[in-house]
Amino acid sequence: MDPLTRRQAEILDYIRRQIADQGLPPTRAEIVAAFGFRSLTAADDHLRALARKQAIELLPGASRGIRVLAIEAPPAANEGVPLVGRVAAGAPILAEESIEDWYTLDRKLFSAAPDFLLRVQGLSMRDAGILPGDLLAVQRVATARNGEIVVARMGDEVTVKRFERIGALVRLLPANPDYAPIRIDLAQQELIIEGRAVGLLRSGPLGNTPTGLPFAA
Amino acid sequence: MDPLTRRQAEILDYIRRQIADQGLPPTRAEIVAAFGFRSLTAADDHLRALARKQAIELLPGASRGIRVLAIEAPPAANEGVPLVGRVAAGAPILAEESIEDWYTLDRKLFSAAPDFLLRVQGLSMRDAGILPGDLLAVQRVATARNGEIVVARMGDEVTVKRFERIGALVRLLPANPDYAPIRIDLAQQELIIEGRAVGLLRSGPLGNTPTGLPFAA
DNA sequence: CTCACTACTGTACATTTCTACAGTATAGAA
DNA sequence: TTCTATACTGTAGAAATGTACAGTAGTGAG
Repeated sequence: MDPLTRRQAEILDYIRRQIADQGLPPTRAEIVAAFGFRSLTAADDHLRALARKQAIELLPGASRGIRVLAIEAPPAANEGVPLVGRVAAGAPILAEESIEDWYTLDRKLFSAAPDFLLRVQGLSMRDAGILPGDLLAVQRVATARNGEIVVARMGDEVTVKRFERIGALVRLLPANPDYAPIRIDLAQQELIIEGRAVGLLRSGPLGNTPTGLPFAA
Repeated sequence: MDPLTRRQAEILDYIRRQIADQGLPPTRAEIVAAFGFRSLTAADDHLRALARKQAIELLPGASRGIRVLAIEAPPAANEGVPLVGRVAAGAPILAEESIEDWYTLDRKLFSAAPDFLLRVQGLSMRDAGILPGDLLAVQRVATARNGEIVVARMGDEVTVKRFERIGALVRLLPANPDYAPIRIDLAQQELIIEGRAVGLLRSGPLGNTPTGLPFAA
């Protein structure tokens, strides 16, 4: 989307507010009234500019035929946290296409405000009580401290492990004896810390062990 | 809201779909086209009926001036859920003095709406990924099905276990070999099911094993 | 300088849209 | 039975709305 001018952004914002408040996009006349213009064409010009810049779509002939296309990250006011499902290879972890849903979470729930939720895959953190299908609440941090459970990325793979660093040697420790620790020499390999775990959410009826919960008994 | 006729419900549904799909409420003419009417008044009559029954609001003079009022499942109606800490002996589980806090939870998070949160104590459900300090989201139900994880009460003690019933014999199974199953003969002992687990919340920085998380490694 | 874009005023007109009025037919309640 | 509500057809007019055309001014790029 081309950058909007200040005035165009104001118009777009007004359109958004109208849709949210009134349930209807505005007419040209309503825009004129709201901004104190004295000519319908002023409003129409702005709409055409916004349409040309792909911020809105104009439906020819239809009254109030304005469709807002530009979406900023969190759906308005909704202080939501995105749920990241499968992370696409090569894409940033918060790429729009990997966001499955948005959740509103009570801030009191977590010690630190999470930036996103990640759906856990695999059993490697089983003994830390982190099971497949769980939603891990993750706070974006660039560096981790020893002992923290982190979301790390090596190449295209995103993994959840306990972080341990001694000098330039990082070990990503699973919490399951069936899995082997991952060793990374920072001098040779790149390791991106996507964030650290600050909470966990598990949904659905517990207890039916559909994912094959491990019972030691 | 007065009950809608079948036809009125169809019209209302069409209006909803138009708003969702097109971003705009329909005009009378569009309703006429969608339903194959041959007169504008047919659409207008339906709108007036819907407005009279409080299903929609009509904005006089405004094109597409239809506002849908009837809301079925309140989309993100976050109701508060109490957190139950230590349950007082003899008191009902939701007694005011045992409620530590209230949390607003996104309804989408859980398959069934939880009625309260219970702070987990002890390691007896460790291998089901339920650890001390976790908040168990519980739906109040009087009866449980085999395999479900339930909150049960025997006398003054509240416990979280997997439920299994064969005839009059109930077994409350821990998920930890260090703990023994509890056997109850319903003919002799009373067992109160306080609810079933529908989700889990874990807060605080994970990984520092402050609660002595069990590592099999 | 010219050119393209922004940001407006002002006028005009065709279409879209709402709304009122006059009917027809059916069904259930009082 | 009468009354009221539903569910439509058909017509007409007024108001709301979109859209085209003709301008004025300012700004920044080339």
